[in-house]
Amino acid sequence: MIHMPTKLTRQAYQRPTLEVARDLLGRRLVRITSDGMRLSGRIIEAEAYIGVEDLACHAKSGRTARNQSMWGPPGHAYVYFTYGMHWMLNIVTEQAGFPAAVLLRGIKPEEGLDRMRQNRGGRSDLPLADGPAKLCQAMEIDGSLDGLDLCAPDSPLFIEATATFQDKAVRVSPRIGLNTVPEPWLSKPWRFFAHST
DNA sequence: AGCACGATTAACT
DNA sequence: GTTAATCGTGCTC
Repeated sequence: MIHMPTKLTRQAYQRPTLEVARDLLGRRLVRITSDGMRLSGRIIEAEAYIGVEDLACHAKSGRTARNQSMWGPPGHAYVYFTYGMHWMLNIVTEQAGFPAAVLLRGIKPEEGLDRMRQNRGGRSDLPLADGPAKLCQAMEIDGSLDGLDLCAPDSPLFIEATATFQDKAVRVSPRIGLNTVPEPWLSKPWRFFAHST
């Protein structure tokens, strides 16, 4: 029997969003494609979006058809479409009824590199999954996965409990790409990432 | 009904 | 550093 890390359980997601975001660094995101191929990579960048008061969070406008997954139980996917062309993957956190999630912004690919390369246009000169939309394109994640329960036994998307990164390997910064979001939300240090060197 | 803009990316000067 | 691509969403009229 080959040793495999266990899946993160719902309790891992049902916690304060900042804790979850930090805790996801180093974990392995796994995607089983519709034709049964296993793609995976270690999470190296994540951001927290927390509640209706956070004016960077989609929940700021209340519960809508688009953001309803964020209001549901933790451990589910919130996948949305933006800029007319890109999908973004979030993991829902906290208790059901409280809208919050962690945006996955980057992974270090481990399994299925050839397939991911193919998904990214077959080019060797473009990075594979170092941005939220690139990650989704590489791992074949789109709106059909919105609302998916990552904790379900047969889920085609889940996170394995590989070791988290040590504190000395983790950096924090304001969130990326918020543009017109006002303070104090614009500067909240809610982005966590593994630093190089 | 119209409009401004987006939790981005790749290409270009 | 700047900008086009491309369209769903939420807000205003």
